[in-house]
Amino acid sequence: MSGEKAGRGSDAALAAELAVADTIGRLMHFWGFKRPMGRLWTVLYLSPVPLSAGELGDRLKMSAGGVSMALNELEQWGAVVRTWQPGRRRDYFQAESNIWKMVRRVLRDRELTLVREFRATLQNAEASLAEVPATDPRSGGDQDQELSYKRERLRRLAELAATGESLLAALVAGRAIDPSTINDESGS
Amino acid sequence: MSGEKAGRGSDAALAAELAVADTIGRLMHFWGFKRPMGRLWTVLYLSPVPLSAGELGDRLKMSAGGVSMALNELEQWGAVVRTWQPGRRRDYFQAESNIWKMVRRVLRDRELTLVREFRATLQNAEASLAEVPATDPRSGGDQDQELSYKRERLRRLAELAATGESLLAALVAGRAIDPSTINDESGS
DNA sequence: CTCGGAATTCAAAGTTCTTTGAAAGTTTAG
DNA sequence: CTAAACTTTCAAAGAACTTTGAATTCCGAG
Repeated sequence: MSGEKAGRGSDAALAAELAVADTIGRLMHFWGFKRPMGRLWTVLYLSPVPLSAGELGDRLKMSAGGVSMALNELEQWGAVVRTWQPGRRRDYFQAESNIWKMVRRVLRDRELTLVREFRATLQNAEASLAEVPATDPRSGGDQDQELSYKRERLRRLAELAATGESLLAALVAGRAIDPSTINDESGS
Repeated sequence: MSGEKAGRGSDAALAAELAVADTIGRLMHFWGFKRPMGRLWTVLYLSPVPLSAGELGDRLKMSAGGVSMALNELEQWGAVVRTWQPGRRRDYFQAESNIWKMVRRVLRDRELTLVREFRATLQNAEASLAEVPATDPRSGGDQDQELSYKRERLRRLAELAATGESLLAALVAGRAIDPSTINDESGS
């Protein structure tokens, strides 16, 4: 039952490790990454020595292809480092262990981008609404009222997005953030 | 092309509105909700008057069933309010417009729960590892070293999770948070 | 070079998540 | 009560996403 290739540790310990890997996998997945990335990172994080793709695939019951793809993506995010022992033929991997550093990177390279794209969409929309002529024939001015309402709402969304971007930027820069500066609400 | 049931606004304005709805739909989806929820909420948020399920389905090209399910979920999160005008038979919906309030609610009811579950998993794992006997026959003490390494790492994850929970709780309570209090890293 | 182990790629299979639409359930005006 | 007007439910179809594994490429030792 033990004595397998890289099958160290007691069964209970092994199972516990996998449970943690799965939980972190779910967490990562929830955060927009692929589940296997979280599982791989966890096994590496818990291992005192670098592991090869083969060992990782064995422990996590993943195909070689899956391991390769996930490790590459982890590497791109700086969550894993590829090393290799001269002489040995295969690559070895280690987990980046500064988690906050990784989080910041994701906030910077992914979330911040998302918010910026959102702001761009809002600006387009504001521009479109600004171009709408004004007062239609004798429809009662309802149109105008509706339009200005929408403009106001878009402005508000834009404000909020701008605030969100600053908050994110602050986090990325390691500065403190104060949610009480969020100026929301208006008059539903 | 205009003059349809509830088809107000210029084409360009209409298109802009849908674009915003789609973008917010994507954002919401990225944040773990269903895309249609974001789309519906947006249309409601931009509408000066409450809308019925039918009108929403028309504007967003969604089936009645889809509209109903998504609206119910939005209602459960407090993102939308159901009203109804006496006399009129159908339900009308309005968007909650205090966005930060909604965000806080999600942080409280969903993310905080996730973090707590994560902490529980970690505690289980720590317990499992604690029960592992110690020093196997003459395997050189490598086992022990590996075990204590894993224990240390789990402890670190647990610390981080605890920090995360406090930060989330602070946000929920509207207090400021300072990421520099995150004590991460160790010695890869 | 050449060989062989290892990594990568990617189409296809598999799985999960979404959306639909028809049937069943509710509600209220009459 | 009844019927019309909605809403909800849910099985099934469809779409999106994941995972596999075989073929290919890469790389280093000899």
